[in-house]
Amino acid sequence: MHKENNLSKNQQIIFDLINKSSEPLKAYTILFNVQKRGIKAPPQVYRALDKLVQTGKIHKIESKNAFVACRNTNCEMSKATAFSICESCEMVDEISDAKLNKYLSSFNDKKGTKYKRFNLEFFGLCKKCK
Amino acid sequence: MHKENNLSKNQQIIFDLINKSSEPLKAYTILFNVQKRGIKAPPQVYRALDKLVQTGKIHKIESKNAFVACRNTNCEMSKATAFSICESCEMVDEISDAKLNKYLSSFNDKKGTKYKRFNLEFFGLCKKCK
DNA sequence: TTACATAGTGTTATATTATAACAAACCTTA
DNA sequence: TAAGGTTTGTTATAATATAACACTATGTAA
Repeated sequence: MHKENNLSKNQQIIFDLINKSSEPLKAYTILFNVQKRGIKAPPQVYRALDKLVQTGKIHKIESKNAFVACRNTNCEMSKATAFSICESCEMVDEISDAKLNKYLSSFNDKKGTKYKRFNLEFFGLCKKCK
Repeated sequence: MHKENNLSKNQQIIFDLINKSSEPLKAYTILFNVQKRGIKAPPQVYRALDKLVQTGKIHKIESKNAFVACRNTNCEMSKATAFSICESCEMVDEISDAKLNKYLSSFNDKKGTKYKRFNLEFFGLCKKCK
């Protein structure tokens, strides 16, 4: 029996927290929130986050140094990510748009280079803030 | 006579450094390199960087926390930025592709939201590293 | 010219984000 | 059981970024 894609204890604790959050969580916010569950130090958090990002369970919002759960069944390896970010309320939504995804995944630059991975962040005002 | 788009002393020093660099520079690398020119403390660097980013003279590579000079005469306000990033040698190139730019600038998500700004980062291997 | 507003500067201290390094525990599979 | 990988716990510290305050320079408008 080989290893399932199951999460380890710390990974599960941290994934659960991020997954039930409606907004991106920062590493030290996570740390604070899981201390009651025995996770006491930054490396424990960052290690779990790294692993969750690698496996595509969560994504890092680079412009905010914060993490959201993946809402897209297709992006298992975080190869193609796109987000909309509200500049007013800080809300973040993962964009799941097949056409956009296809367009960018097959994008070649002028030198003909293809890429393995991309991350796209859109900024504007969300419906509520408009 | 109204104000030109000229840079202040610190802004100019820091822009010159970034502009002549072939690779993205980090804030503390910049600080180290401009100390001989009288810029001694982080806030001086970050303030100049903020202003240069706002005016589109430089861009921040979010995934690297590093800064590059704008190579694109069109993106004066940093509203539409795209980069190719080599995962091996860390080289960064600004992508200037009118079609891509147009496609993303006019992108609407499923809720019909338009965005003011985007930042796109492609990852892969550059020509040298392939 | 003076006076006001705005932007920029210099400085100290501190907040926030992230990793190094090492030892121990825990699974898996041979 | 032994070997190898991954996860954990821990302390310390590195790297990135901002708060706050006093002061200076510059542009604009009366």
